Amino acid sequence: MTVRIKDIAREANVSPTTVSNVIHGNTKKVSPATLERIEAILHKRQYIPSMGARMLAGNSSHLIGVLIGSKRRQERGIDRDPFTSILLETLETEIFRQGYYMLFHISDRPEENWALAATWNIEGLITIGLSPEENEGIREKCGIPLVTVDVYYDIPGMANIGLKDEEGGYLMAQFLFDQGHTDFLFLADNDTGVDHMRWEGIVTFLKEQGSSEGALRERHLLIPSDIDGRQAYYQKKLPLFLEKQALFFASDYYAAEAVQYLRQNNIRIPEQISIAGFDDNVYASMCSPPLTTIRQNVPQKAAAAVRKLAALIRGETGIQLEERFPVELIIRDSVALRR
Amino acid sequence: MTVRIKDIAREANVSPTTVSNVIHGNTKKVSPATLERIEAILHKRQYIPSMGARMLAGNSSHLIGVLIGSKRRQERGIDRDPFTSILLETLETEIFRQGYYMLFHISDRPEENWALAATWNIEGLITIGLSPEENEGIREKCGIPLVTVDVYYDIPGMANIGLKDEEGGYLMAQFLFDQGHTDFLFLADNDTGVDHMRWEGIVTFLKEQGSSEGALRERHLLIPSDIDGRQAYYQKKLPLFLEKQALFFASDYYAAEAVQYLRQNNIRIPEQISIAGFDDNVYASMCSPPLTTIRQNVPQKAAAAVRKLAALIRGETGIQLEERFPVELIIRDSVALRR
DNA sequence: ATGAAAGCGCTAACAA
DNA sequence: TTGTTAGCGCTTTCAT
Repeated sequence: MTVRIKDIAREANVSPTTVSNVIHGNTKKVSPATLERIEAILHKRQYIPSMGARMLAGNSSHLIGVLIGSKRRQERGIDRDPFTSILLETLETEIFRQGYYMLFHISDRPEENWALAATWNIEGLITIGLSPEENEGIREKCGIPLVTVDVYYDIPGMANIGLKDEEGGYLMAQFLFDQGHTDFLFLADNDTGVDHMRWEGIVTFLKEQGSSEGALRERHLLIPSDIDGRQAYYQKKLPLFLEKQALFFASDYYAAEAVQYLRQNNIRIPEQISIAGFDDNVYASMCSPPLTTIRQNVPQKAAAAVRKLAALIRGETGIQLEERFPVELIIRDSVALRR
Repeated sequence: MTVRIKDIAREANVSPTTVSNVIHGNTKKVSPATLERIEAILHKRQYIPSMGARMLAGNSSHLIGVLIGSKRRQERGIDRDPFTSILLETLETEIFRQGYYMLFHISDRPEENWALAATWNIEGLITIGLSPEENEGIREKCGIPLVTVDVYYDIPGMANIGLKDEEGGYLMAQFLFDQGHTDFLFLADNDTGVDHMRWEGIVTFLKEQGSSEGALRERHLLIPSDIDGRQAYYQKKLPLFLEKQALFFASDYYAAEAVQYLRQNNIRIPEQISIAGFDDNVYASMCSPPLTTIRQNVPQKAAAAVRKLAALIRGETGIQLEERFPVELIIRDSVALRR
């Protein structure tokens, strides 16, 4: 078996309590001599705590749960999204740095999520890709700090890390306008959450330009969330695209996919149709031509989510619940100056 | 507080032991009447076990650790690889299905990894992106079942899930040959592990065609593992590339990146240079032109890794330690028939 | 078929 | 400054 506090105590001729105090840095209660002695033995014997016992006794698990919803992502065919990859890695790195461990679960079943939290005595939760309702349900059931990512909602008291999506929409609308694309279309597979806010940014800009409500609505295209549906949709809309000459997609993934489709149909990008994306992920840089897009810093969001959660767990007061990071316009080659 | 076994026992007028037996399906020791009664109460009260107590008492944590190394991936700039994303998601799904929970950690420090395993009483480990030595160290220290992914090594008794990399190399070599590209080059950023085996497959084919050792060596190009280095390298090698007319990259990522680079230099793909990749991930399909590549089924590998680990944990005998899944040649548009 | 009791390793309240 | 003690919730002999 591994070495326990009891073993260390015996070897140091002290009580388990003292050893425990040393381990937890309650150093004011321990004389320098014993402190040093115990630390030496701890190190020599390579003491490793048993989280099982810690959880039982102290009621603190040092576990942070990362919950991600899968349904919508799979539907959209973006389950290979590099977003998740980089997000998870940054989350774990930061969680560990903060002294916690990461329990990871994918599910669309709320019961599963809160059962997990209870089973493991989880101290805080980070959720990605869950709806506001699901988040609210989990928070009520679990009663532990919860930080969401990329959610917009009205529920008071819920912490969220996000992006200035609206500003992103605004920036790109402005840029497209400056390039002469006053007629650009916006394409997204839904009109809620971040995609809605990106659209709102566009609306703000266009209204400043004197656009009417009716004209606005015609610019907003809801594309199917399955790949075959999208192909068919693009086929149907091709004449419209060629007329408007500029498409602003709510994500790089959709933008890159569209570029692919259009090129296969011998449309020249950006000469015939300009394309813009959102995210600035690997799809944007790998695309031919590379995408003009709105950059978001995913690691920054992930690290912020963990830090906010840790602060919440520590019970710090005066924490700003909502945090939205800035975005940046990245100009590459997929948008042409309209002649 | 949440409901405990003791509470259920009291309500059912039985002892905690009996409740525990019911929970674990030790049903032969329980009369049908009490069984039913207890199950009803369990359900009604929404009993959720405390893993802390379980770990302490029963010494079984139901935890599977997923360890990934980060160093090499970051160096190569493939830390946004969709591979990790899809792999992690499939791993978690399968781990949960098998009745385990997933503890996730990223690290290049072996001590950290085995401390994690000991701290959490982890029952089995899946590692990705660690060297054979690191894996061996972890296995020795932890003494628990370990399944690696995509590792080649000589250490007996280590379980691994991989791919028929050699066959992949062979298949693509054969295809390129058939298309008239008898002079194709192979490009990878190392000559160990999977990349080495892919090269070995090429070697096997070329030897069948009567190629000499010397000629073989000249086909194998080691590219820098940082992006700037690669750019400079491609610049330097451009004349060679144009002469050979066909490049087979060890991964879709590098292939797609090269396509990008070459097109920016006004090289037509595949007319002037044919490009082949390996993996068939999103880079291959998003590339313009879409890549001819070797397909691997990542979810299949992930699920197999978990199942093998679960079998090892259960102590099943006669388990095949090494499992390598087949690959498939996917023909798209990035390889032209050589005139 | 059911129960009593010991103990897993640790923490924290309380004593000394 | 240090030690004693009583659990935390569960499993597991061993009785009954």
